This record gives sequence, structure tokens and C-alpha cells, in this order.
Amino acid sequence: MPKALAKTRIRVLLGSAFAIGPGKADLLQAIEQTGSISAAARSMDMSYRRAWLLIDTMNQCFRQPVVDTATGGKGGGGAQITPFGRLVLRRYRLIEAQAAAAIAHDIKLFTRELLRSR
Amino acid sequence: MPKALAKTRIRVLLGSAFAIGPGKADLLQAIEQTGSISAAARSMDMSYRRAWLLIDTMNQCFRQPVVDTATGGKGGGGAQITPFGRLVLRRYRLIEAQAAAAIAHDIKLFTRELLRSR
DNA sequence: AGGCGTTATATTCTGTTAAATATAACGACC
DNA sequence: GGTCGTTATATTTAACAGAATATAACGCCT
Repeated sequence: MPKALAKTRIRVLLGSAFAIGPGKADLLQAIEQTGSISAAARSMDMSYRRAWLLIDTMNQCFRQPVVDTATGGKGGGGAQITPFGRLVLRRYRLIEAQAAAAIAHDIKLFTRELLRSR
Repeated sequence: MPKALAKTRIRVLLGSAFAIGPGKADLLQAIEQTGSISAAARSMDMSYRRAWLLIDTMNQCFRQPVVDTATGGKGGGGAQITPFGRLVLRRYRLIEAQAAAAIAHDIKLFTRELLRSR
């Protein structure tokens, strides 16, 4: 059984859609590393369809696309994170880190003093 | 259509179970105000079963029960938040507020500059 | 004793979400 | 022109979550 663990999730919403959150950020990074949606999905043990849907949502929520795709061609096509996407990712990660740092101490106390030990 | 909105959710996990999060915290407050699980559930437009399940999870995750219940008796019974539950709630709200304050500025920039307007 | 509103719990139904499967289109490369 | 792996999308199937329903137990109160 894993140790008691505190996680902060920051999700940015646009209307009712989740523009970005932990999962989408990870997916962006996987695309950056693999160069395709399908390879990124495989590496995250996620269905291609699900990955494609997440990217589609992001591309619709942000002012500019975060991922560029190419169908056909060398290797059958591929996908790349855009410079704008890199910016989105960087700033999201920054916000995540700020929140985590701000509560780190109190979270530690909370889990130590209040949660049942496992 | 609602305006672009950023929400930070802090959920504290124990093992794989969510010990506490925004919904459970609200439920605790509703019980504090109403004095019963069923009235709290009604006030939140939630099924009694669901509310009971959430409370049960909390009571199992924390070192002490956060809610005391009584079956039968005056009014059929009822439920009260324990002093320990009040402590849990207060400290959870504090953590929530700290995280929100830490990222408020950057979240504002993020939504203004990066998100598509609605 | 019987009624009442609640807690506590099991079971069934239902709707939504995710997975699985299938298929078309694409364009470089051989 | 055929092959390849990918994007893009539809359709079907399965899994899960939540709602709905049902019921027992409880203890005060009239």
C-alpha cells in the first residue's frame, strides 16, 4: 500500500471544458518527446482516441493550437507541440509548482497529524 | 456562456482513496449547518447514499471520525461534525486558500493571455 | 404499541464515460 | 502505384458511476 500522499491538482477551465490539467500537460510533454499522438498515447498507456480528444479540446480552448499535426508523409505523419504550446505548458507547470510550494509544509502536517497511517 | 474561469482543486489522497476534497469539505459544512446527513444531502442536491458514502470514506481515512451519527431518537436521529472534523475542515480550507492566493496572479495572466475568449 | 424521520445497507436500473474496433484519407518514400 | 504509419472519425461494446428503489434497525415521542 502506498504511503499517504497529497496531490494538488490545478485545472484551468474554459466554460465547462477543462482547458488543461495534469493529464493534458503530461500528454503535451509526451508529444514533445515522441513526435506523434499515437506514440505519445502508447507511452502513456492511453488509447489514441482519448489522446486525440484531449488535444482537440486543448486546441479549441486556447487562442492558438498547442499541437500541429500532419497526416501522411514520412512515417505516416506526426504531431509536434507548437511554440505557443510550449509556452502554455511552461506557464502551467509554473503555476503547478507555485501552488505545491505554497502548501507543501501544511500538507505535510495535515497528512502526518490528521490522516490515518497506512 | 460563462466567462473563462480557473479553479484550483486540492485533493488529499490516502492510498488510492480521496480523503478530502472540495465536495467533501462542502458536505462537512452542510452537516454542521443542518445536523443530519439527509438534510445536508438535500441542501446540496445530492442523494443520501452518495453523501453517506463520502462521509464513510472520510471517517475511514482520518485518524478519528469527522462525523458522529445517531440512529433513532428525537427527529429520527441525526449527524454532527466532531471537533476533530472541524479541525480537519479548518485546516483543509486554509490549505485551499493558500494555494489559491499563491497562483491568483499567474492564473489571471494565463487565462487572459492564453485562453480563447468566450 | 405505533408513528416518525433518520441512519445504514443492499439491489436494481440507468446513463454517461471510456474502451475497442473499424475504416477512410493522407502523403512521403521505395 | 503500392506500402506504411499516422491522423481523423464513426460506430459499437463494455465498464463504471450515480440514481433510484427498497428495506431493516433504531430510539424518542405521543
